[in-house]
Amino acid sequence: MQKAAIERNNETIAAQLTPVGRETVQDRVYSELRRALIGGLFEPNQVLTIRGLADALVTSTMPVREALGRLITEKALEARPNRSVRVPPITLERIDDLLRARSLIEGEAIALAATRMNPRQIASIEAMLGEWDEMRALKHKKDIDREATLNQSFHFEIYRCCGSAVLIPMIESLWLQSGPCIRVAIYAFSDAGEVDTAHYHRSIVAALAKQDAQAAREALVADISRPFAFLRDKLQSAKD
Amino acid sequence: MQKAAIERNNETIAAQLTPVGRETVQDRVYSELRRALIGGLFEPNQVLTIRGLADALVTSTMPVREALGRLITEKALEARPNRSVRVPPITLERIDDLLRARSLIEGEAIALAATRMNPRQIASIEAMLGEWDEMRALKHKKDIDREATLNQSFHFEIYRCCGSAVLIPMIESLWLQSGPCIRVAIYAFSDAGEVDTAHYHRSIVAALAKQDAQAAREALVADISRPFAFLRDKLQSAKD
DNA sequence: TCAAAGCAAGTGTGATCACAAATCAAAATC
DNA sequence: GATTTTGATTTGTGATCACACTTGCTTTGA
Repeated sequence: MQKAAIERNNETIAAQLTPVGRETVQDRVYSELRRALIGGLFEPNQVLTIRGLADALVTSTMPVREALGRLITEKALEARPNRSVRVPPITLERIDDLLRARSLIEGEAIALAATRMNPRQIASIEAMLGEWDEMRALKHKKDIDREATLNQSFHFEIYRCCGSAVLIPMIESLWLQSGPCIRVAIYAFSDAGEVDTAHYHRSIVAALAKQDAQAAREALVADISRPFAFLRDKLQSAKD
Repeated sequence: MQKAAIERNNETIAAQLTPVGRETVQDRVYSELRRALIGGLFEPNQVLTIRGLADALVTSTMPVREALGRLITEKALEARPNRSVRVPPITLERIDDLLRARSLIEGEAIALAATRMNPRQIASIEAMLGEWDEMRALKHKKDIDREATLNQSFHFEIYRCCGSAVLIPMIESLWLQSGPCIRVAIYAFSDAGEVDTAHYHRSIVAALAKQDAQAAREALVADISRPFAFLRDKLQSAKD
């Protein structure tokens, strides 16, 4: 029988090749806009136009309008009555609202993860801690983008261990919504002097290593509260 | 000065007219699909085609594809690698996952609402209780759709009082995801004999009236757990 | 001089078309 | 007779066009 032989041959070929996938243009546009939003590349209140983004991304309007629609349903962008779309503005209420939701859901996710992470996964997280120190060592040039990316990887690496296919997309949605706010806070941070993010991350890792769900939750809440509290004070004083 | 007079005239005209709004076709399609999904009109695993829905809704493919895209990002629908879209299948893990997320977030929402509802709002909720009894009185024809709608109104009337613009969309997303599952359970309920939903709702209202956040949370979790637990048993036994 | 009307450029929405990929059934091959 | 191949139909994706609405500026009229 040749059948089994052919099958085997195909499998060996498949093992050699890296899947190229079949990502649509729309998906790429969507991912790119997500990245920009989480990274805070767009400012609150900034209005986005379909044709403008299409030009910037070198595609037609079709994939962009679809991506924008998706981001609007996630509340990452806001559809105004004029039918224009903008990055949602920052308000005090919104900041508190986002922080509460993030504490609740990300707290639950990390509590679940604490009881489920295996030593290998913990080691992986710990390694990221080292990477952080390394970056900090050569801090002649503080690279905010790299910091943000590393921070994101650290958190989601943990969340992925919670084993919930429902919670994780909600957390992504929350990051998407708080991205523009956070970036504002981070910039303010840099000006106001360094704050040791690594310290907070270390206490998170310590709690996870001990499988202490409650401690992990508290350490996480402390970590994510920081930029929000900072931003809150900044807005509060700006109002006076 | 005529200006004030004209202004006044315009205002009286405005008071007489009901705003016609400017809802797009896309929005209508999206709402309709949402309604169908939450109401469980689509079965798990059912595949949906753009052209098929466009024909059914008597529009072109354009608004439908945009609405489908939005529902996919909310995880209300699932994009398969074939690029076809289907209603997500029910699995044991997914049921537990959805129930946990709903308990967490809706529980938080009702706890917030408990401390914020004013007597007028409580009275409004209580009135819905009466409506429920009324429906139950003439139960010669059990109207599952009406029951589902009333149940939805009851819950969201409460959640709206939580004062969080972030939590409510997340809850809507969760209802969207659990809609197809729930409907399956509700049908099974009807066959397995009536369960007194009104009883659960009454204890929720009682807790809210006392502004007892913890009791409200527990009563709510008991309420939403019921169909999930039922469905869980059903799936579990079907597996054997 | 200033507010209101008019005009032009820009923008979102929906329809239609072209194309590639998937699906399914019939036909051909072993 | 079972499996593969082929071909027709269906389906999603992206591009383009037409239309309506918004916006900002100019022009007009008091």
